[in-house]
Amino acid sequence: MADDDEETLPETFWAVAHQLRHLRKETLAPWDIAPSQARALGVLMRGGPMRLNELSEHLRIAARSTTEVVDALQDRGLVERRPDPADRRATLVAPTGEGTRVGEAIRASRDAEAEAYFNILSPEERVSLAGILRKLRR
Amino acid sequence: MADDDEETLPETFWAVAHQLRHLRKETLAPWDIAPSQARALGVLMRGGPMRLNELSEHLRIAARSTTEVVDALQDRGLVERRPDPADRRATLVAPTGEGTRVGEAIRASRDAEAEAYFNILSPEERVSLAGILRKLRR
DNA sequence: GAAATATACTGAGGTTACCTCACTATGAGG
DNA sequence: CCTCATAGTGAGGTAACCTCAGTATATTTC
Repeated sequence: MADDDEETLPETFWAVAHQLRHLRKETLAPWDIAPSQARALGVLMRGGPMRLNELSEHLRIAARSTTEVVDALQDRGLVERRPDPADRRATLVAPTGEGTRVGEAIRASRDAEAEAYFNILSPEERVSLAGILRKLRR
Repeated sequence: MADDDEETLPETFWAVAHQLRHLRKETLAPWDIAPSQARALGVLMRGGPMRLNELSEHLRIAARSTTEVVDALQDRGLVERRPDPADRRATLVAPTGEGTRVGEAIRASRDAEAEAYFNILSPEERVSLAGILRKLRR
């Protein structure tokens, strides 16, 4: 594999993303929860109960896709749907007690995961990386 | 709710990766070629003709998945399979003339894409990012 | 205050990029 | 030869997305 040094920036980026994806999948194994679901749960824990559409925006995916993620989380008893008193078209999605507990456990484990993965970087590099990514992200 | 600034490093990373994925998809639109196929073609252009298994390793995916990608590229006439003279079990995969032309056009366009996307960073930041990513990638 | 228009969610159905498992053909070592 | 490993592929599956059309409700406009 003597081709690794000719990689473009996006390619290297992609390779790292790929690794990170695998890692996350492993990290989530104990809870038998898909990455997309864990991500949604995380957003709900930070943002509190919100409408499905709002959740979609945070996740940056189509509303229809959010429906599916929420379905799965609901089947597992981690979130619940309830009517939005302010708009009868809308559905509020909120973590259940169990959801909150699982969400917190996942967050802890995810922090450990990040620690493990990024700790081959020096503290300065980490700060630098975080800053650069945030800039790219806009 | 102040949500975006509480992101963990992997989360920000993921957000950027997501953007990059969309961007790449758009960049590839003129050739009507899937990202996975473009990626494989890129490897073949850098590494020259190689066995399917070898290609799998470069792409870091299962051999069976590589079969599919190669099938698709072959259907489009961008690569060809030929027997490996050294081992009759093996198949060599090589870009066709057309494949080479398309591959080069894609590379050019991809470079432009990267330029556009990463040029909100200062040159130092870019160098720094590249270095950090390469370190993470191992 | 009815009609037109917009918005919130979901059913149906599709795509991409992966995966595992089992099979065939071939190669390599004893 | 016989066994065991390796190269590729058929069959079938999954996760995480998508669009398009439809229903229910809200909002605007005349």
